[in-house]
Amino acid sequence: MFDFKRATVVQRILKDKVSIASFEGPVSYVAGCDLTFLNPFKTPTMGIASFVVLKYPEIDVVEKVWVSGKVDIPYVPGFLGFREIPLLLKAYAKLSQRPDVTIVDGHGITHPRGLGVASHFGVVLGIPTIGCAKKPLYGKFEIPGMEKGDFSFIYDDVGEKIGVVLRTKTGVKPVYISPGHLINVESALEIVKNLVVSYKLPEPTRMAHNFLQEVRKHIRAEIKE
DNA sequence: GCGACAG
DNA sequence: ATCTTGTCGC
Repeated sequence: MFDFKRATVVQRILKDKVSIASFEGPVSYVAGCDLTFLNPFKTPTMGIASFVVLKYPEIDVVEKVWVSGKVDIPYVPGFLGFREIPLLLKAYAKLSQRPDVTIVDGHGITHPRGLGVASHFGVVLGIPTIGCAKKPLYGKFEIPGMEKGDFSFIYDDVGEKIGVVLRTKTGVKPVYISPGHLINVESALEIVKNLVVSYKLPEPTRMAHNFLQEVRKHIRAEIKE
């Protein structure tokens, strides 16, 4: 079984490698990634990962890839990276067009030890990443206004600004954005805002998710007959 | 000791 | 995160 005690040590080491700085250079391609499981409650189980690369800021699809494989680490809050990163790396390796920034489904530094899946993934590859989660995990914040565009910042226990709660759609639950690696809160917020169209989730994340539903449907059809 | 806890 | 239809509200 997986040793979460040692995993904590690994997280503390990797956390020191996370770089938070304003994003420099042009952003021409942005990617979104996601994972789905045949049975998320069983371990091991089969997982499927996807990456969708979009032209920025046009939001035109450039490339979509997916891979499947065995996932043998269970989901435990605070250790999502160890469960999802192996497949994410496998999928990322199939990309022809490397993104300038990658949005990961989960938290970045808004994590108990400052190393959510987005930061973990970013450090492993040494690439810029942004965490975009659907539920809070760590940090203090005020509930933002109900209109699309309303937001409030997330702070850690020493008052450091580590993320932002953004209402991406009027009257709908907000998303939690934070730097993963090689970016800061302001740049992360700016990029995500430009990728939100008319749904709760930014397009890269949404498309990576929808693409997986399609793939999983086809895979299960093959397994039967 | 108790509650909270991304996907 | 998965399995699933209808239904209520803007």
